[in-house]
Amino acid sequence: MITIFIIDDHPLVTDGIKTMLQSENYLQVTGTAKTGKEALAFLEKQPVDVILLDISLPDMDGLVLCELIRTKNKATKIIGVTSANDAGIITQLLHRGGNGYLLKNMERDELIHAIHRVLDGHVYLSREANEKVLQQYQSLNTALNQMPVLTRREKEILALLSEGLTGPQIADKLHLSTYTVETHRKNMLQKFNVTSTMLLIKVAREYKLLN
Amino acid sequence: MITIFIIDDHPLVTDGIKTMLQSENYLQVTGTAKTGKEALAFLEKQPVDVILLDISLPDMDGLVLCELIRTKNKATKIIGVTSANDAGIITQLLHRGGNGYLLKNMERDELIHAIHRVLDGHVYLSREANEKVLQQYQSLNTALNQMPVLTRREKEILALLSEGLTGPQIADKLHLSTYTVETHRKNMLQKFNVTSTMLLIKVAREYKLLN
DNA sequence: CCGGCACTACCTGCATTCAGGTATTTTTCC
DNA sequence: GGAAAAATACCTGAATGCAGGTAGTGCCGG
Repeated sequence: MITIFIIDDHPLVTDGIKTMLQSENYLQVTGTAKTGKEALAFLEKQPVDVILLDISLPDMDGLVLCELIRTKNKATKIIGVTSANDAGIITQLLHRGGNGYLLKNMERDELIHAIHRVLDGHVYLSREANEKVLQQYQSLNTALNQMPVLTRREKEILALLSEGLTGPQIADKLHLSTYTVETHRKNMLQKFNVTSTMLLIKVAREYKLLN
Repeated sequence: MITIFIIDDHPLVTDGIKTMLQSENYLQVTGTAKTGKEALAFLEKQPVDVILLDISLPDMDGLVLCELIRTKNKATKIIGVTSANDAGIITQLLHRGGNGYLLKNMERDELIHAIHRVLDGHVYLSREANEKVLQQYQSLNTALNQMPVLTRREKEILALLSEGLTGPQIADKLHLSTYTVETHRKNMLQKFNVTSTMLLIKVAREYKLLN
């Protein structure tokens, strides 16, 4: 028995996936959620084997949600499902702990095959997605390989900086010393090899670490 | 008995709609199509009461298809179904003979309600679509009304600031005094009513004055 | 021909950021 | 339990940015 959880704000899609999975009686959809919040609440109590995650959700970025789920539950396999076929999203998803990527125009067989693949420890990308990735991989991989790894705190501060808050304002908001905030900022400047916050935000945006 | 035809290249969506309609036994899905060509071929032989039409199709523009179907069959009601809520699409759809517009995040009840409404000769627009359209128009208007007017030089400096250049660097590049650059920057801060270059860039981006 | 606008330039004082550190505590992971 | 990573905090000096001015030049349109 394989338990499956569906996160999508479209009842249509949820119903469609359920219908597709009905044919295999060892696949059981134990729950669904329309928002990231709902999903986290459910998974807290009742873990599942595979999560089908729509990247575009109303209340939070699906990529962020993927990361959150991954930190909480290391065993669960996460398959991203979107209608867009964007190489950027795919690579990001994988970097944030995703195990697979499907397009919403998938057939029933592909969905079931993907579930088996990720449970076997493989990464499954839809054929179309795969092509896109390979196509753009050469140009992207240099950048992605060099992409600095930011800590939780650093990401938090980066986001606030991008909102236009100053060092002292951030320190106040997070109840930290300005020195601490400056240290984090300084470390990020080093990691990205830039000389100012403006450039930091700019390249972070290019690395798609920011909206 | 109401006959329904679904045009969508996503089996997921087709299945989902079918499932939603199963609850009402007087609603019968007599066929589906993944492409515009398929759809036209089917409808030629076997007209239906209501068509649920995905606007984004692989082989042709859904809006054009709507127009084609309308010319061939005046009695059929056409409801557009998309995931995007774009004002342009809605108005175009109606101009080309569409009778309704639904978002893919609809609930079962809304779908059934929409079918009844269009059969009664009304135009049905999903509440969310309506709201978002109005919302977009409003935000666009307010944005355009309050949008500061920047001079040529200011725009030039704004662009360089957004590239991450510092005041002195810009002064050097444009062969100006740093004082001059700072004056322009200062004037822009006033015009946008912000207190830092970071915020200046942020709101300028929101006003779509920057890439 | 003159008033308004854009562009240029300058000054002062204060705030913030940047570039170098060092150092302690807490968390995470094996 | 101990090492590594992360988070916290501090210091100094120099550079840059911000807020508040003032002021000259040139251009355009009523």
